[in-house]
Amino acid sequence: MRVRFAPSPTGFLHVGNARTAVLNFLFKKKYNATYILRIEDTDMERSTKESEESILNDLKWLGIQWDEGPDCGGNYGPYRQSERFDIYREYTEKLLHGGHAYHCYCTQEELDAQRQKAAAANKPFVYPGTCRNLTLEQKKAFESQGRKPTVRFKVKDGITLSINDQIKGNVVFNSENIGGDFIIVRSDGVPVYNYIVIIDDTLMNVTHVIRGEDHLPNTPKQMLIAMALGLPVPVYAHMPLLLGPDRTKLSKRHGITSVAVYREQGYLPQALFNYLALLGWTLESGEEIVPVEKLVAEFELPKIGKSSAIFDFQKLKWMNSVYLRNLPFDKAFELFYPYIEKAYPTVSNNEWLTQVVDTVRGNCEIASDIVKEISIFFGDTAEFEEDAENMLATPEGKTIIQTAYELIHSTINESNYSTETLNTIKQKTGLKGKMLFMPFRAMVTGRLHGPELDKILPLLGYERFTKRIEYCHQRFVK
RNA sequence: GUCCCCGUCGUCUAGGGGUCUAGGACACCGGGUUUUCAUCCCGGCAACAGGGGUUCGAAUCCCCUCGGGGAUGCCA
Repeated sequence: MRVRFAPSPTGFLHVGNARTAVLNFLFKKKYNATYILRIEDTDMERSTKESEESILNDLKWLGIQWDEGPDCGGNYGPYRQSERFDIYREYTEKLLHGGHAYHCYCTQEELDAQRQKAAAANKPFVYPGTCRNLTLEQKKAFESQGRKPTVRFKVKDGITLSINDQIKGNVVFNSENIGGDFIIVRSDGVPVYNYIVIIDDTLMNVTHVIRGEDHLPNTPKQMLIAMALGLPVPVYAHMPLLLGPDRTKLSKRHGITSVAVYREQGYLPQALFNYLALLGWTLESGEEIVPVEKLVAEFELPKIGKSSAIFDFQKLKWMNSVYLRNLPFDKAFELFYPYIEKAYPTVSNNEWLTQVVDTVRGNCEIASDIVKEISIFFGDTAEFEEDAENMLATPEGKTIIQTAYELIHSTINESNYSTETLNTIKQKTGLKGKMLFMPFRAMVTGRLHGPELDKILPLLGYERFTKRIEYCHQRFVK
């Protein structure tokens, strides 16, 4: 069996496409299929080499390995459509000679006008077949005007196209509803996606096409071409689309859609993979955090639900936090360090930092969170969050600040501050539990949330400790 | 407009005629553990889009309505 993932290099890898890549990968693993990576770069204006590279990188980062592709070759290459034009030209000739296609001299302006007219009349636009039976003289006349023809595929009426979709079930189209003869080669000679996918899929011996549902309405066109060319049609599986919280197609305004950005923010590839893989179905056990092998073991195309799914950024984050917490310390540290280095260029990678990261890592959902979590250890005065300020302005808050202030000017010193302060304040004020710890935490870190105070204090150091108390005394008590 | 797909808690889903007073997970709320945060544990909230059939019985099958999405490109 052979599957393929066929991105067009017109931007970063989108999570929706990443999901397609992931499910294809699950399929490959499950059935020991060959995974083909094909670059669909026939949109010459928008395709870039950089996009191609970043897409390949993101796929590798996600843990997806392919067997044939532009970077590693294979027996069915080339794997970029832009390098296969000679092949397509042959087929176009065949179609032209067989009477399945013809040159069309209609201009974009003429077609646009017809489309608008149809829209104004609330009617579907169907290409009327204007150039279907042009005489040689007529063609010459157009060409002498400087018109460059497109190639159109002839769509006969009354053909029933039935797709036995592995996810959607049996889907039936009628050739009348396709919109008439459609363009397969542009006037500049570059063939169009809907035409060459089917050629490449059959030439590359793809047995299962697993792709987004947005391609479902295009499938009958592709089948028509296959029929005209006498090519076999692969098995199809059209996956439901990913939507934003407002139920429209997932886009940037909903949140992060680019895999590269998830990587930059410190998501783990395993977590993204896991989340994407399970969007649309579940294991029998209902488990959510699942290693790839287990996913593969239970994966089956028909198990995927038919309805589109809303991308839940929150759940992804939760999933990532689980993966992050389960990481052994050295792996986690490796992951955190670049963020620390960038935010605090002067900090040195020493035992102190190791301990700081260790105490704080449990509060991180994604790796880049480390910057904020760690920030409580830097600076002579803490940066106060609003709820922490409010806490310190309460009577209990002031009492604790006042008491701490008195202590650092009397019995508390460098050698005993981290072990004695809290208990001494407790004795002196009678405050305990939340009423003791929360204001104290706010005073020392500027936050209401954070790691255990017992661990924070020795790592913070006596000097900063006292400076922060002095500051709070100044600001909230005086 | 036309064609196609879809419709179970806010979200992802389990469910394929009786075992469904509809199960799990995220989120949210409450409680417990932690002298404090987070974790963890326990509990709670919350859904079969609506209407007709078929049937002894319908979340499950059929039809209609409504709602959502996609396509309708010399984009992919």
